[in-house]
Amino acid sequence: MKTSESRYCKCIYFSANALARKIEKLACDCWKKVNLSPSHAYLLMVVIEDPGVQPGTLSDELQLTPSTITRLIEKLEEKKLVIRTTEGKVTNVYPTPKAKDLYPRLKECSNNFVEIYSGILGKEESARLVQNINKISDKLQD
Amino acid sequence: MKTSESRYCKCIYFSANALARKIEKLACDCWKKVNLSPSHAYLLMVVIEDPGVQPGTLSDELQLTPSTITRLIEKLEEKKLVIRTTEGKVTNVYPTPKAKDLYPRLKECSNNFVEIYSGILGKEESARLVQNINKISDKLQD
DNA sequence: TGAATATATTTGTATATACAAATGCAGCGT
DNA sequence: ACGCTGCATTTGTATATACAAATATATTCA
Repeated sequence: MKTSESRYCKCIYFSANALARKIEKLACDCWKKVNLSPSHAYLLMVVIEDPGVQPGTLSDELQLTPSTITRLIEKLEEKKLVIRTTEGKVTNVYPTPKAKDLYPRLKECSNNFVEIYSGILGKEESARLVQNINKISDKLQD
Repeated sequence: MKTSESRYCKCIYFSANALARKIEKLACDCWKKVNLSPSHAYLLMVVIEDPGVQPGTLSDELQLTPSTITRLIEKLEEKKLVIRTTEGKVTNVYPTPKAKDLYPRLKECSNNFVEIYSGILGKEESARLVQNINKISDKLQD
């Protein structure tokens, strides 16, 4: 059944979740090449671009709670892709050389993902939708 | 930080997830009155409206995997809101009297939720967004 | 008829995420 | 200097969801 055929298709709860799940699936396929989930991959890209970035900033930037950020970092640490140094109350997260080497491939996955979905949805249409989604998201700021 | 200020705000993966999480939160607050999560509540409403509905249909209608549907039903069964009968390979799910009594309040929560978000987003704007989201969702049909 | 295949559902297990409480440190006011 | 308050992070725990395998039934066709 198509999303738009469900009896709840007019409810944003239903629609937003259905879309997120489908996008998640698509994204997972794209990032399988580097053996990372999309959220790990995005976090890692920020860490590579801003070495020493703090969990709080990551939480802000990725719109995930601090505890989720901790969990994501833990896993990347296990994979030897980042290291954490804690001094006083602040923690800094740095990419390892292994992560830096991976960067081009991460970018490739990310570009690939954009190509795939804008291929399916149309470049303009998807850009417009994303803008609208963000506008709404901003209004729902807690 | 606003969603639209994140470095990834142009990526639909990021945007769709951020929106879904915010909407989820809003919805949870609305359904707290009946002590159900939104997905349990929506499933229950379908069961009340279509007594005897099968898990496969629920999966279709709610765009959730069969295993997720099983898990949702289990919880509603624990709460004595539905009962399951299995004959051969098909299972039928029925609402209990307790669930039927609850129906008006479920509807109330659901209306309340719509009011809240269309109050925040504007009635027309939110309706349009939902339509667009569904259109995209349909195109991403597996 | 009986084996192969297909369908509906459940179960085992894994993942992402969040909330609330705990921890550990920093800075402030007296 | 000391205790209070607040901030950044982590930890314990819970929830929603999914995938893959298992189960149990149904259908088909040789």
